[in-house]
Amino acid sequence: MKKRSINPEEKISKVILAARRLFVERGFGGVSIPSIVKASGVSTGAIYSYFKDKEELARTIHNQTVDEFNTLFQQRLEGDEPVSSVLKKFTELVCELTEDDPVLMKYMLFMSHGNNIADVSPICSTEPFRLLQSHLRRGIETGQIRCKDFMVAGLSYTGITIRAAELRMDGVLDLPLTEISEELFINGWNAIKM
Amino acid sequence: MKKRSINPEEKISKVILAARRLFVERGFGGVSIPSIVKASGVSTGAIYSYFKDKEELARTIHNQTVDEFNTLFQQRLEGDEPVSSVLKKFTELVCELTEDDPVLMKYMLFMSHGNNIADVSPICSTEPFRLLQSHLRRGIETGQIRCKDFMVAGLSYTGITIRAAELRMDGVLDLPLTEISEELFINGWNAIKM
DNA sequence: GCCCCTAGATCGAATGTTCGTTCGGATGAA
DNA sequence: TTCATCCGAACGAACATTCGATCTAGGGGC
Repeated sequence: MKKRSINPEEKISKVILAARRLFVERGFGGVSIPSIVKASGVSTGAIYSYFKDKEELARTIHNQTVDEFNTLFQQRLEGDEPVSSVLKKFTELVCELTEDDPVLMKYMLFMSHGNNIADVSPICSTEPFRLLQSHLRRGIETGQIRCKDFMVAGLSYTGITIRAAELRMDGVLDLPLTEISEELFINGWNAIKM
Repeated sequence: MKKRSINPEEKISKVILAARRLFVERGFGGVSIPSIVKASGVSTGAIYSYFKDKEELARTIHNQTVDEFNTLFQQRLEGDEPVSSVLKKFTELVCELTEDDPVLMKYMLFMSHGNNIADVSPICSTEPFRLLQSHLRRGIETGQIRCKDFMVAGLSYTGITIRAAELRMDGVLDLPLTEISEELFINGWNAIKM
C-alpha cells in the first residue's frame, strides 16, 4: 500500500510521543496543534492525515499508553502466582517505570482525571487494575487478606505505590523509587494482609 | 474609598467558585474566560477588574483552596495528640470533604500535577502535609512507626486515603467514603505501625 | 423628602492573537 | 509519469485582553 519509502509509522510514533509528553506537561486543553508540530517535527498536514482531529489523536494516545502499561505488567506475570507476588510485581513495575519512562507513568497517573476525553475508559477500570482485583478477590477467599471489600483492599495496596510514584514525579521525593520498592510492597501488604 | 454599596466580594467569590469548578472539570488550559463569564454570571470586564489576567485568577484560586483545606484540617486538631489520632483526623477530613465538597477535594488532589501555574507551591509540600510530616517524625522517634524514612511513612499512610478519594471522585467507588473512613485509617495505620 | 451629580463599578463590543482544521500544490519513490 | 504522501499558507472560529460607554449608589443642594 505504502508508496513513500519514509515510513509513516515512524512519523506517527513521533507525533504520539511528542503529544503525550505535552499532554502530561500542560493537560489536553493546554496543548495546541502548532505546539505538537513544533515538538514532533511533523507538519500540520501530516498529523491531520494520520488523525481525524485533536480528539482522535488524544484517544489514540490514551489507548496506546494503557495498552503499553498493560503489556508490560502482563509480561511480568507467570500463571498461578501467589497474590502477594502479583502485588509485588505491580509495585516493581510502577517503580521502574517512574524512573525509566516518567512520561508513560505520568500519563497513567495524572491524565485519567479531569482531562476527560469522550469514549475512553478511566484508567482505574482498565485491564491491569481489573487483573489486580481478580487476584485480590482470590486473596480474600483464601483468607490471606483481611479486608472484606476487594475494592478497598485494592486501593489500599495500590494507593501506597501510586502515591509514591506521584510524589517522585512531582519532585517531592528525592529517592529513586527502585530503592524503596521493597519497602512500598511491605507497607502495602501490611495494610491489607490478614 | 468605596462608594458603591454592592460588595464586589460577592462577585469575586462567584467567579472563584465557578472557575474552580471549571478548572477541575477541564483543566487550566481547557477553561476560557468566556466560559467563566457564562458560568459565574459576572462580566468579562468585572473579572479583569478583580484579576490581572487568567493566571492571577488561577493563582488566587490555588492559594485560597489550599488555605481552605489547611484551615479545615487545623480546626480539627487539638494540641498534643497521639500520632495515630492526627492521621485518623486527616482521613476523616478527606472522606467528609470528598462527599460534601468534591470540587474542593478534586482541586486538592488533581490540580497539583501538570496544570502547573507559575509561582505556586505543589500541594504536597503545603502546610497540612508538612504538619502531618512533623507528627510522623515524632511517631518514628517514639517507636510507634516502623518506617525509617518519614516521607515513606507519610506517603504510605496518606496514599491509601488519597487513592480512595480519587477513585470515589472518578466514580469508580460506589461506597460513600464516610462509610469506610475507619477502615481506611486501620489499613493506613497497619501499613506503617511498628 | 426629592432630585440631580459624580465617580467608581460594571458592562460587552472591539482588537489583535492564536487556535483547529482544510486544501491546493509540492515532493519523490516506483 | 504517476499518485500516495506530505507540506504550510490560508480560513473562520474562538481566545485573552482592552477600553469607552453605561450604570448606579451615595452625597449635597433645595
